[in-house]
Amino acid sequence: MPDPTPPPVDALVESLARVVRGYYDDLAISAGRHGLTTTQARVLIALREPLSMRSLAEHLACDASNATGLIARLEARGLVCRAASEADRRKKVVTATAAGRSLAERIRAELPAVRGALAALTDAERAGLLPLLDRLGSLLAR
Amino acid sequence: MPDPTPPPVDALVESLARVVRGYYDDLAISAGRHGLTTTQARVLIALREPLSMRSLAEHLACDASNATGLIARLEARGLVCRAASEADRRKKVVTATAAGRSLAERIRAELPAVRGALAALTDAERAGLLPLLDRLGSLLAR
DNA sequence: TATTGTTATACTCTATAACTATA
DNA sequence: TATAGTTATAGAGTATAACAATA
Repeated sequence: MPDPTPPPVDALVESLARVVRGYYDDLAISAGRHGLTTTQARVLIALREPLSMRSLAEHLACDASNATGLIARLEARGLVCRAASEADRRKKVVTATAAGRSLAERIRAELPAVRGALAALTDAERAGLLPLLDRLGSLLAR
Repeated sequence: MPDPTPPPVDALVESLARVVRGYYDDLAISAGRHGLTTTQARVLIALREPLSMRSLAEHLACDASNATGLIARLEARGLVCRAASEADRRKKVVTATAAGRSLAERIRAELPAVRGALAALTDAERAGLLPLLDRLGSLLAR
C-alpha cells in the first residue's frame, strides 16, 4: 500500500541528486579505465548514430566551437571521422569508427556500480522503477 | 499489477542515463544563471557542512590537487573560506560563507526542469519513486 | 613513514568573438 | 541574411609528480 502522504518535490530532488552523482562517478571511472574523459565517453555514446557537429553540440548542451575541439581530439585517436554532407555542404557528418563504436560499447557495458546497484534491486523494484524513469526522462527532455 | 517480466538491467541503464543527462543539463543552466560552473555549484552544495580539502576531493571524485584550485577560485569570490584545523594542523577546514550558502540554496531551489518534471508526476508516481531512488542511491554510494 | 595540502606542469573542457563557406 | 563549422583566445577543470608541514 502506498504512503498516503506523497513526498514533496524537495525530497525527490535530494534523492535524485545522489543517484545522479553515483551514475556520473561510475561513468568517469569506466571511461578513465579506457583512457577517455567523461565528456569523450558521452560523445562516443551519443554517436551510436551519425550526427552533424551542430546536433552533437546540442546533445552535449555546449557551444558549437567546443564540439570542434572535442571531435578533433577523438578523430586524431581514430575513434570518429568527419565527412562533408552530400545534401547540405555546410554540414559535416560525424560518425564513430569501428574502434569508436566498440569502445563506447565496452564502456556502456561496464558501469559496474550502476549495474551492480540495479542488479541488487528485487524484480518488483526493477519493474516499478523502469516506467517511472522513462516517464521522468520524457518529462525532462525538453 | 506489476509486469510479470522484470525489465533487464540494460533497459534501466538506458533510461537512467537519460534522466541523469536531464538533471546535469538543468544544473548547468541554473548554475550558469548565477555565474557558476557545474563543478562550482557541486562544491557549494557539498559545503552545506564544512569539509576538509581531502573530503571535498573525495566527494567530487577528483584529485586533491584539483580541489586546491577549485577552492582558491571560490575563495577569491568570497563564497568559501579556508581555516587551519585545530585538531590536526595538517588539515584545512573549508566552509561556505553566508554568500556561498545563499547562492547554493538559490541554485538548489531552481533546477526548473527537474522540479517541473517531478511536479508533473502524479502523487502515486512520486510516492513510488522516492523509495526506489533512495534505495538505488544507497546501493550506489560505495 | 604516512597523511594533508600545495605548487608546477600539461592537457582537456568550455564559452565568446570573429571568420569562412554555403544556403 | 541566416546557418554550419572553424579558429583564436582566455579561463576553468583535471591528473601527475614533486614538495613542505604535520602526524
